[in-house]
Amino acid sequence: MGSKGEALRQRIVVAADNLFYQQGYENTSFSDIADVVGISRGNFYYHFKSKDEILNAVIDARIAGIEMMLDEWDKKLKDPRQRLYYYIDMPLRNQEEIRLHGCPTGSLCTELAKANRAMLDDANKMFTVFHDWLVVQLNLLGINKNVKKIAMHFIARVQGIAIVTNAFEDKDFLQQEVKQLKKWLDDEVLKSGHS
Amino acid sequence: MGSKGEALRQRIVVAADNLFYQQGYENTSFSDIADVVGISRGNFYYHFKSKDEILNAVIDARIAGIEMMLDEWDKKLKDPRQRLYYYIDMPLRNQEEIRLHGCPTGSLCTELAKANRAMLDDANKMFTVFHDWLVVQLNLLGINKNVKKIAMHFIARVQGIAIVTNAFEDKDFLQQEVKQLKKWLDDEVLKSGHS
DNA sequence: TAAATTATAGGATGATTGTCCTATAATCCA
DNA sequence: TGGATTATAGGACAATCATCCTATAATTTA
Repeated sequence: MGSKGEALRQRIVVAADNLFYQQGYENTSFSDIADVVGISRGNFYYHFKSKDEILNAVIDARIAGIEMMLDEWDKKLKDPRQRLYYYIDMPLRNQEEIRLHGCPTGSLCTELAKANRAMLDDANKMFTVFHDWLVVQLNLLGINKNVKKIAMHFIARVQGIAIVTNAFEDKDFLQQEVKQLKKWLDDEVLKSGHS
Repeated sequence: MGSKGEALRQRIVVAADNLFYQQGYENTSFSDIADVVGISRGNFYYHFKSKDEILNAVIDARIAGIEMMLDEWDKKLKDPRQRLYYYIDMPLRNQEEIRLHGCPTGSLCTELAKANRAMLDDANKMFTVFHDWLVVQLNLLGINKNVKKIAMHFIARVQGIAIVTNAFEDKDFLQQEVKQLKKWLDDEVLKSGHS
């Protein structure tokens, strides 16, 4: 099968991914993407027949990216507590992007809930990947009660940080909240601690 | 000055407000608004010369609405703790809207950060109104240390709840998180309690 | 090499966008 | 009552949008 076409398809998805993150989905046109990739609109349409189709490809790519990232975390960090710290530090590592564009997952879901509700169920799977991974780490930490709720709470906390950081373009708030969230995790571990 | 024109202007702002909340700002056209109000695009343009102008009017109306709402809360509830509970319960009272469209303030800021960054500083003032009110209530509660940070934390928590509720269309999560946030407030009061 | 398939370009299309213009209708003021 | 202002309608405008079509170019396959 076409290896050259496949490579270009990949480049289109990456460009669309970035543009959707930076400008929003509705606010990004086929021409915008084609311009960034450096191809014609006609060629673009050969690879993606509709805007829904490229949105789907972007979501799939993001989900695959998150899964790969978490696999790497698991390999790099053996201690579940360290892994959760690393998760909490994620907004810190991406400070500047979050200040400018918010959380890629949260902002896309927020937009799709308004502009393309049919795809919301695909988009929120990005959250689910994180959620399921969090559940595993919490279990490894010896926390067995309400693990799903705690994992969801985790996600919501990070989302809140991202929104406020983005709205006020305030990285100081982000830094301080990340510290606080780590303390909250420590407390949570203590509360459920038996060992 | 034109009282009839002023009344229509008001109706336009209300319609635009709702549409921006339900469909997003970028995804709402002049025609959409004109259709809802039942006027022609030409007439619409007589009252608002540009899309930025109506966005500005919507933001101003929202800020005024929030200020009025908080004034009523202050009149209705004399105890600052009760007021803060009432703030926390706000997503609960608007469950269905948040499930469908998220938080009006948060989702607008998220969108404008991508699509119309120049207006982000106007939009985040909606948060500031809540923030300043929260600071007052916390002070009344006898909390004087890091009040601004706590108020901002408050806002971020509610935002996180709204995002996840909206992304998963899950009101159960909202209800459980609201309970938890009240507990957190109680703890915060206890920690700073002197009286 | 020749035929078939895949990939790319670029223009055409009709719908929609924000914006603007002009012609009336309604209202107000003197 | 009559002129001036305010309000409303409806169409014109160029730009942009997602989509589609056709003509080649590149590549693969037989």
